[in-house]
Amino acid sequence: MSDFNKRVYDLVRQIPKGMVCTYGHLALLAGSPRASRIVGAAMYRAPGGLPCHRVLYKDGTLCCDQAFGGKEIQRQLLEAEGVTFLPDGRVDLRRHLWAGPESPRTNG
DNA sequence: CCGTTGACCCTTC
DNA sequence: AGAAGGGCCAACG
Repeated sequence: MSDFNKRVYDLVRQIPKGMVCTYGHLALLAGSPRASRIVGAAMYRAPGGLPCHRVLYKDGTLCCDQAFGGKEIQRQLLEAEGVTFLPDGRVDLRRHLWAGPESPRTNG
């Protein structure tokens, strides 16, 4: 397990319930804003317990069909957490896009 | 070390 | 609006 991969998992695990994130953003937070693919690969290799279902495309679209056994599955998982979907079948990143760990150093 | 692959993303027609 | 191709970066053999 490489540091980059570890960072990705660590970030995904920090995603609060009811929120979602994108591959590109995770890659950015992990250190490589262009290694979005690496993040995806990491998700595929993600161990059990990792909320990889909270990771989506930049548009908010869900991942391939093979993931989670079907896009419907991932969608249900998100809905179960309180995530809302648009009439286009996309997630409302405007309300659920996780910006990151947000350094709580602002003294409150 | 080199070549191949990939749960991404952007650009082009 | 839909489909096709390339670039980028890291992991694996």
